[in-house]
Amino acid sequence: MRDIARSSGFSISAVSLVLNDAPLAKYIPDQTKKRIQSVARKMGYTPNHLARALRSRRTTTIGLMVFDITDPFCTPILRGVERALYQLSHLSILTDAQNDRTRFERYLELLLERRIEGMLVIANWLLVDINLLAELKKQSVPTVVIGTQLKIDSISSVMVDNEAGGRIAMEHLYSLGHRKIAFIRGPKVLGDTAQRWRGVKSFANSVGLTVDPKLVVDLPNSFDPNHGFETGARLTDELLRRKRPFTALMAFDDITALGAMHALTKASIKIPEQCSIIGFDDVAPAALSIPPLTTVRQPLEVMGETAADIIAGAMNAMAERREFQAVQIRLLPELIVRRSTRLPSM
Amino acid sequence: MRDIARSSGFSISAVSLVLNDAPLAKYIPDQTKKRIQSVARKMGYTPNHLARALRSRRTTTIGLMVFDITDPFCTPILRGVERALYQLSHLSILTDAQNDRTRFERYLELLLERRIEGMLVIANWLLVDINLLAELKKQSVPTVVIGTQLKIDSISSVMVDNEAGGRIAMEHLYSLGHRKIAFIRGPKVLGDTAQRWRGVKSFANSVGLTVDPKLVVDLPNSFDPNHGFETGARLTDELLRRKRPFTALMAFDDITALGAMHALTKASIKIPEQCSIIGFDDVAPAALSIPPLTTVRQPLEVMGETAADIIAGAMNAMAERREFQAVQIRLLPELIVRRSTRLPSM
DNA sequence: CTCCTGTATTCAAACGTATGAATAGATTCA
DNA sequence: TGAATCTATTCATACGTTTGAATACAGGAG
Repeated sequence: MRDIARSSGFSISAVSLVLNDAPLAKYIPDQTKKRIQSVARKMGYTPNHLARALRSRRTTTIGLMVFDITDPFCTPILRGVERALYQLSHLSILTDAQNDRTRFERYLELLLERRIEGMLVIANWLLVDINLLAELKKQSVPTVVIGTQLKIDSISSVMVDNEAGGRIAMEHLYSLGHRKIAFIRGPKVLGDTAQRWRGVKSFANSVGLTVDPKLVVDLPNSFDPNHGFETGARLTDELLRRKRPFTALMAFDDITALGAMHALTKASIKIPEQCSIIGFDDVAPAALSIPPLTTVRQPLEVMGETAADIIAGAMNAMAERREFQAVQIRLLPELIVRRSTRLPSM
Repeated sequence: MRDIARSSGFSISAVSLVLNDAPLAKYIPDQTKKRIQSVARKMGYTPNHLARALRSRRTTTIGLMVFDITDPFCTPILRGVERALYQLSHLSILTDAQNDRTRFERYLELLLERRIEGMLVIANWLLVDINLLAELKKQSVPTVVIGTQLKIDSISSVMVDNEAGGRIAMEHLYSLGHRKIAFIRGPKVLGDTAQRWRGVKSFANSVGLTVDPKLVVDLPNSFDPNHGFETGARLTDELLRRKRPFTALMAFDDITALGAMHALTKASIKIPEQCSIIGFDDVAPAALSIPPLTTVRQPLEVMGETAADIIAGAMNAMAERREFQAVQIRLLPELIVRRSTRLPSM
């Protein structure tokens, strides 16, 4: 900027005013503006965001903490976030906690040093811990948690309406004619599990269907999301061993469902002819399985966009010293019917 | 820092020296150090990275440009990058070009404003364009391209040895006893395609096998990686229509292979009993298919780590005004045998 | 001919840190 | 005893911006 000033014959202030067209720039005649702009362009000027942020106390940067970048659940959310942020010319620093507390804390420290204006965390239940977010509150950087619910509601969150999801899945199977339905529920510690189950039960009650407890198994609390496939297969084996016939299986998530498909196929049970399967999430591999998996879609991309918009709003609020009210958003899931479900043959 | 200085009775300089334990800090007695550190801790001091970077001209930040965050090819690379960067306490700004030039350019601009010290781009052939990277050279920020090769070698790159990959895949099928092998090759514009094919041919020649041109189809140049599944299925249909029997199919990548599996299954051809299938990449969904897909694994995570290490080295070189020599790295792929390949039954 | 308002531009001080040079006392050495 | 070296600490400036306050000159109102 100094060079531009020197070379255009105006002061640094003038250059700054023009280049940002600040309010005061309205007094500067067009000719001067043109001159400064053209010199800037000619010299290949790239504003120094560091200096700008330091001075103006706005970094237009948000921290993006992911529990596991490798999880296909994350990426569509990231896509949504990027999309929303792009509009605002904000950038995000991606950190991958890899389901590890220490990493989470360390990254948080680094992000705070960089004076992020807002924080987005894509969490699973392993990572959700209000204590971890305490430092953020203390430094008053607004935070949105995506994909899970906190006990506390002083922190914003965006998630799917799990109860509705459970209901939709159940309704789909029921309306196809299934009455003997097996369930692989989620880990008990996870809030989502209870919510979805509530949806299932509420629909079952409404049509007078009772759920056979022998047809219900749970993912263990120690469940590692990376082993959903194996675990799903194992639990399905167990269900088969119980010798209670079922015509449909509802899994806690898509990967578990794929594991179940694997186990059933191995047991020479044809899908969907002999057993329908429905998953949850609509993660990418769900569409690629054979047969493609019927599932309850979480609007992941929209969730990401929504969260980013909330954060942007909160950031502006902070900058203008307004109060910002945390908000809890529940989005509706959508039934995606593919080929893994059909009428029961018996 | 000012507050710490005031409250501890020392100068800002002293505080700075102690907190960074700079060379000069060796003259400062332990007692003073303890005092300053404890005050800093008590006041909850978080260093301001913006100011630090502005002054020291080192941002310890790298730009990470991805062509499509949604592609399962990207995420293991990101994992590797994060892992390496974590060790160095460097952070990365993630940008998703979404296969769009305009976005790429805009993001590049934003990243340069933020004075990234290095740039990592995970590219596919759609995105690879030296012109896009010209600005980086001009501003002399070191760049590493992951997953594809540039014509120019003044820019570092890390990629898999495609020719070896083609050879390995071919060798696997041949050693199982397959002689009539169908191929879905990649798009012609893509360098990888030719390289892998060279591997295939070189192995075929070495064992005196000739490839039936009727059993070879190509992904179109307009190929959209997001439609690999459908395209793979469609091309397989076409192969079937040609009525040339084949006992194995080698696909350009895993998603295409899954599409092929889909088409074969639909045509009532059993995998692997009637037709073996092998993919390329070993992307996450490959392990989840039924049957799980045999494939040639790209060491994606290692590629990410390698690239990050290269960039870190280059960044240090720049900071110390040393010359940095661009480097081209080829990593060996690995055969992953799952259930989609076996001896031919005929 | 004042005084005011509007236009065009610059001054000067910050933002929070790092660091070469300076200061000053204590110790060592010839 | 004076000079040199070591130890402990501070001064002052720079990094590249933004912005409230100041300056300077016009033209119009009274």
